[in-house]
Amino acid sequence: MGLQLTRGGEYAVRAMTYLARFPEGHVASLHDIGQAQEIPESFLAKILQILVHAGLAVSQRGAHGGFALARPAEQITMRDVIEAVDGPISVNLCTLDPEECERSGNCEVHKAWLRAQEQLMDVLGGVTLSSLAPQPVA
Amino acid sequence: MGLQLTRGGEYAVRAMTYLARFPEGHVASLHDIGQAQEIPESFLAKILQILVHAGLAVSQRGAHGGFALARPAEQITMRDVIEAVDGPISVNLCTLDPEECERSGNCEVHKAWLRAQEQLMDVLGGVTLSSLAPQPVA
DNA sequence: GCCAAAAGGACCGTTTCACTCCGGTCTCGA
DNA sequence: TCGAGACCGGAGTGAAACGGTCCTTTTGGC
Repeated sequence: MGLQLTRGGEYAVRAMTYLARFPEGHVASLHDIGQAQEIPESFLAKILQILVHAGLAVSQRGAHGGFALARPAEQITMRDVIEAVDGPISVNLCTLDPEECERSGNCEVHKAWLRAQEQLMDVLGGVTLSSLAPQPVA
Repeated sequence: MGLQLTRGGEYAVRAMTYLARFPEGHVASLHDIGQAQEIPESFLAKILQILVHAGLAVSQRGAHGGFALARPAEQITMRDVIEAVDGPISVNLCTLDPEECERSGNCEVHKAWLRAQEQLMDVLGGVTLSSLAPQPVA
């Protein structure tokens, strides 16, 4: 089934949304996040690594360590998170690799792909983590 | 890389767009389509089967047989073609399987997925094969 | 009856997905 | 200082999907 985001992407959004519920700077452990969001912890560990490397989350090592958002929740979008984990959003190869589409002349199709892709990116880029986490929790 | 359509889906759109260039009822052989659109013929055969079964194309067997659109090109959209080949468009599991999302309470996320998905379907559902094949060929 | 062409199914190598595991490193607190 | 708790990071893995190929059978026109 094409056109679907990976489990990793979905988990990343859930995890980040969870972090957005806390006051800024609060860290939550891998274990807590995994429990709360029902995500396999060993897999979640991997995803959080990616988010940290992408600069969307920060980590605190050692006892009482954990993860937190790297910036305020209003400044992180679903698109940011998904692209970090699943790579750039491109509905078709030819919208990613510029030289892929040139040969086959009928690139009305290409334009259609681009439009679809931009719509998708706009929607996802317009949704911030803060809009996803309604009631903050102490 | 998530959120990307399969090769099969891309080929299907190209093949159908090619068929849309001909006057209604004209049949083109597998070989012709494959050559014109640079699609591996043995793979294309499989895809055309699917399109025929889905009622989007019709086939003519025997000598001088081939494939044609099942209805006028104005009445077939990219969405039709993609869904036939790649399955229903669902950006996330939880937008397809109704019982997947109920448990994890924070389903603001779910709404966001739905919006993204609808945008995508609208764009693809609004593009007909006739709009993709500018100059018809005799 | 012959040949061109679709129908349909078996098969197959590679890649990706969705995880798991484990040794290492860091840090706090007792 | 020492150890428990937590992240770091990379290797490994089973299953499934992807992207095809190949071969036999059936159909239909000439």
